[in-house]
Amino acid sequence: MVTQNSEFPAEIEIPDEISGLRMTRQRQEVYRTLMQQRNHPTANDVFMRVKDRLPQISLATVYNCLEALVQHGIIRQVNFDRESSRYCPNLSEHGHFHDAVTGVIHDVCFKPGINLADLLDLPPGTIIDAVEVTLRGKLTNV
Amino acid sequence: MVTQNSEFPAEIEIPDEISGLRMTRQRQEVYRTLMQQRNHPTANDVFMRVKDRLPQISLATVYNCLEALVQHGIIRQVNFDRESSRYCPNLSEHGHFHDAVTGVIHDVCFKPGINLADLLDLPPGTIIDAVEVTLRGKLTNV
DNA sequence: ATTATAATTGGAATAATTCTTGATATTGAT
DNA sequence: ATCAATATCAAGAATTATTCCAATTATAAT
Repeated sequence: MVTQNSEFPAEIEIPDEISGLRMTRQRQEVYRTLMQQRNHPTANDVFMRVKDRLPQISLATVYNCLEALVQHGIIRQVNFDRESSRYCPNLSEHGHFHDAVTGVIHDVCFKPGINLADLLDLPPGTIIDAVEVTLRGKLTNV
Repeated sequence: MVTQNSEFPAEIEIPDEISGLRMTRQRQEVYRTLMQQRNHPTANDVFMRVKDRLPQISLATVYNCLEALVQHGIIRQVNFDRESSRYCPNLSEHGHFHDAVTGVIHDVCFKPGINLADLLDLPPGTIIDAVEVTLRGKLTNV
């Protein structure tokens, strides 16, 4: 079943370079996929989808592209337990809620003015570079 | 280099059964190791250590034991990115701070009265079963 | 004691990811 | 434009943590 992704309007324009990373055709397509399909796809999900536009791309290249994008802070890598990594272009500080029933992953924002590090009993001298918040549960239909 | 672990006083007594799980010799030793060595060891770390007391134990058994203990809520499994799982007998609600310089993992508690779920913008009807907080950074010597 | 059930072992299998190597493409200097 | 240097890509092999499997051993229940 090949989805032609008609739910998204036009093409997303992607510049030749983002934060110092040369945006090759492959990287553009990988990035475009993440921007269009906001449901935290795995590397393999991205691979299958990008193949529609670049039939000759390899899974290794998708991994390379994703890594390059992550390294340059253009996308985020998200891990749940030991499952396959997932990728997400939402750079605002947020956590992830994993619905155990549907498997869907929802972005979750902090309420305004909340700074997680302030709420933790950290040893003195701790410098925090990255924070990860993961929730697991279910979504009842209110 | 075989450590005889003299930094811990006497033997820890472990009952025959914990929360309905039969504590076999192997499970006892795996659990004892976690109680004594509080630095979030991997399955392989546990394996190497338990071998001192049960030379015939297999890595598969260590995995089985760890899984059984996790399933019965006796220990917790902790994951950092896609690294090997780590295990920890601290059942109180806490997060983990990963010191990127030393590699050491520190347990981090919430300040009293803090409930993470209250600070997040959750969709209505969300039921949270588990929360995971991971921090990455470094510890400056104040 | 005998049978049924659960746990352990060692090795094979799996799956996600990384590595390697050679081919292609791109950039920068001439 | 040409050439060299560098970066990227592709395909498949390799790696690694973990799980599975089948045979054996231990424990519990009758």
